[in-house]
Parts: sequence; C-alpha cells; structure tokens
Amino acid sequence: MDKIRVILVDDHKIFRDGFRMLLQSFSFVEVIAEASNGNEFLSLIEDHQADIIFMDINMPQLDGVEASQKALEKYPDLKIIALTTFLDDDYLEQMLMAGVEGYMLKSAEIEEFEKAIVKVYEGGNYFSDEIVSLLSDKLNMLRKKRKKKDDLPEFTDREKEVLELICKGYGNKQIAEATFLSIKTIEKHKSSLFQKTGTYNTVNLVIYAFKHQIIKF
Amino acid sequence: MDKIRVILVDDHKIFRDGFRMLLQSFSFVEVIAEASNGNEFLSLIEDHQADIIFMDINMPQLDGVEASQKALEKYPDLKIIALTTFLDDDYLEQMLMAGVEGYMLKSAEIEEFEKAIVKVYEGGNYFSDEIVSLLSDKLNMLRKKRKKKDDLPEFTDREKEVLELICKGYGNKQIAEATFLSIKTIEKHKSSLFQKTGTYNTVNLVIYAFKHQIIKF
DNA sequence: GTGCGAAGTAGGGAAAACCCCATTGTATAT
DNA sequence: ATATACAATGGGGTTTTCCCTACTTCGCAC
Repeated sequence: MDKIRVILVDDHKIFRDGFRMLLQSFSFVEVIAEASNGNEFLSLIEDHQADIIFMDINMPQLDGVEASQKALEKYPDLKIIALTTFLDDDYLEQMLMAGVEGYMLKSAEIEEFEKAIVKVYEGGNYFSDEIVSLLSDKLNMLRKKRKKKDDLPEFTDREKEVLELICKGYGNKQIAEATFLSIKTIEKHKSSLFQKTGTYNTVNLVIYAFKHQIIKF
Repeated sequence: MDKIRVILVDDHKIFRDGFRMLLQSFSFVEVIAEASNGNEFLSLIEDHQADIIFMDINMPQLDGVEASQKALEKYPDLKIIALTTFLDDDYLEQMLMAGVEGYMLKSAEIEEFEKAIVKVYEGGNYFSDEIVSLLSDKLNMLRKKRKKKDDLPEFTDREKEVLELICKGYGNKQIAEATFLSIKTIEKHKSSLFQKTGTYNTVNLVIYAFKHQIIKF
C-alpha cells in the first residue's frame, strides 16, 4: 500500500520539525511538503497531490480558516485536519463550516494523531475529545440563552400543528385538507397564534417562528 | 465515596434488565430506578435523587426528547445521557438542544459506558465516536447547502428592496407606502420574486429567503 | 433611426387571508 | 350541580393577496 501523503501548514518551523518527525515515525505516512502560511499552502497544493493536510489556524498573511475555504473550493475532496494550540478557540465553528474533516489539539497524544490520520484517510472524521466537549458546551450555551431570553407563549396542540404546517409553506386551504378541518377553523387557530405572538398576519407569524426557533430549518 | 445513582428509561424491559446488569458490574454505580416511558420517568424523578439518567429516545406515550426537556426544565442540573439504537437518528439535534450531557449508541462497548458515566458525573460530556461523525456530517451538509446557495437567482434592485421589506413583515400596502409605489407594482415585483424563486405566495417566499440566508436575522 | 428585450409601472377580477361573532365540548373550581 | 374558562369548531363579510394582461421607459444591437 502507498503511504498516506501529508502536508503540514504551520507558521512555527520548530513545531513543523517536531511534528514531521512524529508523523514520519508512522510507517504508513509520508510528509510530502510544508507551508508556513495560507498563501504558501495554496500555491503548494497546485503541485502536490496530498491525502491529508494538517492545518494550523493562527497564521500570518492568510489564516487557516480562509486557506481551508479557498483550498476546498478548488479541491473539494481535500481532507483537512485543523490544529489548534489552546481550547479557547473562536474559530472552531468557522473551521467546521469551511468543511474540515478533523479538529485536534496540538497537544494531543501520538496515538490520537495516528487514529485521526487513519480515520480521515478512510473518509471519516476525527475530533479530539476536548473539541467535542467544547462543541457541546456551545450547544448548551445556546440552549440556556434561548431559555432566558424568550418566555414564549404557550400554544395548544392544534395551534402547534397549524404553526408547523404554516412554516412548511402551506396555505389555509392546504392546512385544512391536511388536518381534515374547515378553512374557517384553521383561520381561527391562526388568529389565536397572531394574538399570542403579537403578530398580525401569516408572514409576520412565520418570521416570528423562525426568529424564536419554534420551527427548524 | 457514594455510588453514582443512575436511572434507566427505556420501553424494553429486556434491554433494561441487560443494561442494569452491565451497570451494576461497575462497583461505583447503583441503578436506583427504572421507567418504561417518559411519563413514568417524570413522576419517578420527584422521589429519586439521581446523578445520571440513561434515556432512550424512541418510547411510547412520551418520547425521550420531550421527557428530557420537561425534566430539565424542572431540574436543570439533571445529567442525561441519550441512548439510541441506530444511527439514522433525526432526534440528535433535538436532544442536544434539550440539553443532554451525552449521546451514545446502545451497541457501545462496556468500557465506553464506564467512561461516559465518569465523565458526565464529573460535569463533562460524552459522545460516541459515531455520534460525533454524524454531527460532523450534518455540518458538512450545511456547508454544501451554503455552497448551493451560491447559484441563487439574480434579483433586480427593486426586487431586492421589496424582498427585504417583505421579510420585515410588511404587507403590500405598507411596502407601497414605504417605496412610494402603487400596490400593483409591488404585487408585480413579488410575482417576479415568486417566479425566480419557484415559490407561489408570500409565506413561501419568506421561508425561501430565510432558508437561503438571503436576509439576516 | 428602428427594433427588441428587460425592468418598472399599473388595472380588473378571482382567490385567499383575515376579522367579528356563535356554538359545542371539556375540564376546573366553588 | 352550576359557573367559569378555554380549546376547538365554524359562518358571513371585508380586506389583502395574487394572477393575467397592458403600457412605458431605457439601454443596446443592427
């Protein structure tokens, strides 16, 4: 089997040196190139066919987020594992949205890197435990914020049902057909929804529902 | 040290039996109660002080999502680990938003459960690798959707202006007043928007705009 | 210049949404 | 048992939205 071709992107030479040594100790890995910032990396990938990129996030000139975005735009099949020094990382979401396949702390154990490379190479994902916790914390934060800021009105079962259908784009007639009720009844439920939410027409109600995340995208 | 008090919630007695045996094999765990559905669980927790809940998701009467939501509303410090049989789970997001501390496959290894209990008991989170991959896949889906968004139809200046006002909740009349145009003209622009977006009424158009992030919250 | 397509402007009439009001059923309190 | 409250169901009639069509203006090509 061919070796897995890896490119390192990090602005600290010392880290690259150490990390290269570490990776070369895996018999199945070959470090084919290195870059010290995003721009350098972008020109590198034109000439090198890599399987996996280890990408630092904080870098001069062009940071890991933008570099990853641009690289994945051109080569969507590229597999990038993001590296970060500390955990207080605001870029986590951005990197995930950019489409990286993994996200790890630089301080991870050797075995973790081995595991990550194999998993990502095989088409999977790898995330450090710490990263997963961080993500989950973010979700929890979101949840708590939601609870605090909206004391949402309470809806009856029918109202919830109607609201769901409204937010699917159904008109009164369609909702009536779907629920086996008369249009008039649907109108009444909507009327109640208007009152409870402080809205005054369907469009407003839909906007309200989206803003308060009563319905999902 | 006191044992970690655990409650099991699952509608299959056989699974509960097996799982209880498994948990009891950990010297530091004590299963203090069991429930076979959400309602039963909700009345249970009034009388039992539990450290960790293992919560099945698919259950009759009251499913794991709602049960967790209600329980956490009353006892926000409750630590819930969600259990699921298969991976094709639409409830993942809902459970996370409900605020569970962990999410695992029932088919997980014994060591995983041990690890999960300890981590969650100590205030952390635990998610099965498979769950993490699933989450990451979802993020990737989001990313791809964003990319698709790029081939949006092109709107004229007036259309963009009208769309913005629509998404603020304005009716045709209000838009007409705000733009110093006749209602009829607004209607025509909306009509064009319908055609370009493949929608057929204002509500649909608003949903379209939100989904494609044409307008911001 | 003349023609042609795209954006912007409306009117008339049909359809849907909306408001005010009435009736029924069910649960809770006194 | 009776009163109260409210969810759920609808009717009549007004307002708003929506579709089809038409006219003007502007830029651009020939």
